[in-house]
Amino acid sequence: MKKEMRKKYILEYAKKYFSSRGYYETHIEDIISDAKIGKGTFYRYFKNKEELFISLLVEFLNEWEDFVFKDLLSIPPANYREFMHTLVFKSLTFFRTYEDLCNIYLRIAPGLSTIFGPYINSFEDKMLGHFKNVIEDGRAKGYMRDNLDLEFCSNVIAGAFLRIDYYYFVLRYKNDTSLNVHVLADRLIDVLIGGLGSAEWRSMTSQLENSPADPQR
Amino acid sequence: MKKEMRKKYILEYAKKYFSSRGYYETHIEDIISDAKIGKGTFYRYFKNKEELFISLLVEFLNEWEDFVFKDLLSIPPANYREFMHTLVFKSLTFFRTYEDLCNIYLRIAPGLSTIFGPYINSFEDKMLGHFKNVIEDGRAKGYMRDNLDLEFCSNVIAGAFLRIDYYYFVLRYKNDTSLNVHVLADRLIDVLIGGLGSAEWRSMTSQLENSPADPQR
Amino acid sequence: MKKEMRKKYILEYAKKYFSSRGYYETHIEDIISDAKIGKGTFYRYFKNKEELFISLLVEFLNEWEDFVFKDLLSIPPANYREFMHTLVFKSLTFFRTYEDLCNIYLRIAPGLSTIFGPYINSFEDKMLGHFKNVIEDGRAKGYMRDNLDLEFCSNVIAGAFLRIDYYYFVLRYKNDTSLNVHVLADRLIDVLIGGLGSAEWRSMTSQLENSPADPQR
Amino acid sequence: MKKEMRKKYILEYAKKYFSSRGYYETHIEDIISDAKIGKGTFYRYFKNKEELFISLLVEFLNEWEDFVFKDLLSIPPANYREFMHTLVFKSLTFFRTYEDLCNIYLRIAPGLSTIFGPYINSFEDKMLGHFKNVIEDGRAKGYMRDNLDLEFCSNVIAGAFLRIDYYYFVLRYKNDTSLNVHVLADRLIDVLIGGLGSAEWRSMTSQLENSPADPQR
DNA sequence: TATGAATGAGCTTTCATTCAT
DNA sequence: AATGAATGAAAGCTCATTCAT
Repeated sequence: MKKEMRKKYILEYAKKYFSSRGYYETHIEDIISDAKIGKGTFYRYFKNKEELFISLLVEFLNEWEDFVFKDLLSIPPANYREFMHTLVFKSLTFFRTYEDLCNIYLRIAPGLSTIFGPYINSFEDKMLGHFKNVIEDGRAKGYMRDNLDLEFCSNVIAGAFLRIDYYYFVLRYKNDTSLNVHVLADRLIDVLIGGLGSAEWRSMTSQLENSPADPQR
Repeated sequence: MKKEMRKKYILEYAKKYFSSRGYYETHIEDIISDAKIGKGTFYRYFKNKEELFISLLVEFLNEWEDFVFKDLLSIPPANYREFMHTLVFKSLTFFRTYEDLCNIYLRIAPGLSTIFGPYINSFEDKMLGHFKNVIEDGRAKGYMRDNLDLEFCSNVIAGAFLRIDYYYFVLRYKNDTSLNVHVLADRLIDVLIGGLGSAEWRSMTSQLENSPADPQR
Repeated sequence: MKKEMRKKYILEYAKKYFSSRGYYETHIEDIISDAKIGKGTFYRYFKNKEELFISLLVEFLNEWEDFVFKDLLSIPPANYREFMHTLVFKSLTFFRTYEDLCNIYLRIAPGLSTIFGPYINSFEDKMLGHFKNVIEDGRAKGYMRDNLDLEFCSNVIAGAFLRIDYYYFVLRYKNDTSLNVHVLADRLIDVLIGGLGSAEWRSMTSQLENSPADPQR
Repeated sequence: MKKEMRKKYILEYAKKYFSSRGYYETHIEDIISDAKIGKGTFYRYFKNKEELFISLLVEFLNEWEDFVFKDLLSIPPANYREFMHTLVFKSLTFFRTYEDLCNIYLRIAPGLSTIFGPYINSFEDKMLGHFKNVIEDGRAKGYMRDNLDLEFCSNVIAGAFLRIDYYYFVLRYKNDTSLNVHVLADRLIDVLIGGLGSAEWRSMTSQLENSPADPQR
């Protein structure tokens, strides 16, 4: 259907501009001129600039859940370690793959809270919810320390994730093409196990401690 | 000196608006009408809106280094644990005390990278530099695992810190007045020791694991 | 084409205002309110006030060369006297016909040299160039004294022209509707022949001296 | 008297700025900062910017009459030729000596007619009046053709004068330091005699025609 | 008397949105 | 359905002038 294609087109260019320039420095003019459509046409697809931006926030949300959790939850990994690895790896890959969308969500949108606050909160809640489930699940299986505050820990995980994303994929990525997502994933798991894992699990993986930080996969 | 007072006044209101509304949704008109000064007066103190915003970024930078590191570096704590606790506690207290300034720096400014990028980067570099020093110092003294990548770990610390700040002081603070910074600090240290600490140090503090997560201080 | 019409419309009102009020005392507001268009519409047609003004300077330049020299050079008059008369008559008629444009060029623009200098200079050069050609041509044909400095004389001609224009069409015209351009042209030629003409040519026209200064045409 | 000195100072700097930048591009700030006085002080000496500008127009008028006509009228030259030469020479010297003042009067003020019109007109009238007198006097003594319109001729003289001034002293002067005012004066007289002088006078000076245009003085 | 901080009317310009074609 | 010309509210900023010190 041609109409849908056109909308996708608009979203594509909007993404590019919002990500690189921010909300207010992106003008409808920029987008429609790249998308080669008229100004009036744009307003047939989106009520206004806000709605366009919100579409991208929603897209981010959907893509994220899809990419990171869809398979992970429907086809559960063999064991918790595998689960953790998949989660971490998929998350980092997502950040790298959907660079613009993540940029918009993580860097651009938070500064616009008055209008877009609800959408940010929605992602926050979902993300933390998923992390809480992961921790609870891990706890039930004895992999996670049970003396830790659930909300606090899910925030630590979120912080680590988002920061790694921001640093390696937003700020530095362009300068360091040697970056290997697997390496980052392993490092992150290593630290998370140390920080949140039970003594039992830690000991199971303690050989890591004296081996190179970036083990072969 | 009265002149300085007036400038402070403007900065105070600007802080409030930028923090709550963002850069573009804050209008000079808002600030001067709250500060009860004329439009021309504002422009006696600041060349333009950009310079006003930069003033706040610089203020953040200075206050942050002052608040968190000045005493910490000139009057070194008795031991490494004490040092870590002071660092974590001061950082969290800073976020709570300079709420608006932090908001501007962490939420508002990153979405405006074109113009303000250099200031953001400057903070990034300083913050990571400090964390790297902390890790290296801890490593030299045997408290920190030495198989971890320095840059990576400093980012994990930064992420955890900033996230905790964002979650507890920006998003949720208003709803949860019972929040105790000491409690958060202890939880954070606990996790950091687990994630980054050496086996030796972890065992020294392992009793924590089976005690309540929020120990009395 | 309607678009061109609209632009002409704006230029028409701009001309009126710039001519009567000067550059800084003419406000975009004045023009658009007379032209009954929106503020944004104005800026669709002109980048800014400066560009609008420059458009008028360019219009003056083009119209002037067209009006005074186009036919004069492509259809050369039968003899030098005829040529001189046509030149003088056309020039004075131009000043009278394009009153506002001339006003802008001769009275308004010179006081704004910083920005518009190049356009003024361009006209200066062209005008003097044409006058120089006229003098050289006249010299070659024996009508002009050959002991006179070319640059100096072209400036005398320019001065006389521009002054007559300024005085009769800008300052006094409104009070003296009886003004006849032919009369002025004849007077001017008379003086120019006397001042710049060769003895030979002067004697040819010496009968003028004892006849009424304003001969019937 | 110190007060008068101060006023002179202000006028001096105002002259410099108005002449080089025009009325609207000259700011009170510029002047007082150069004159090293406070803003309030300025307004003790001049009611407002307009009055300051008018002061300069008046100064021009006074200086001009003084410089060019005072001696000329009170100590009449021996003969008419001498008189003409003195008039032309003094006028050109005046333009060169009072460069800024002339610039203001001839280039800046005319574009501001709404406000300053009366002052411009006043100079116009005086200048033309003087030239008319010169012509009438010359006519009475048989030096001037009597078939010429007085008003027209005085304007031709004015035009030639002002143009020569504008061209040689405003536009080109800086590039041509070899300019000799005597040379210009002689050339101008030569042309004026030719254009306006009686046959009798012309023949008296006809030897000039075949001699170099710039005779030794 | 001299100052310069304070003022605000008023300017140019932008850009999301509308609507006639 | 698609267009892009037209719109005008609203922004940032300037600078002549005032007035408390």
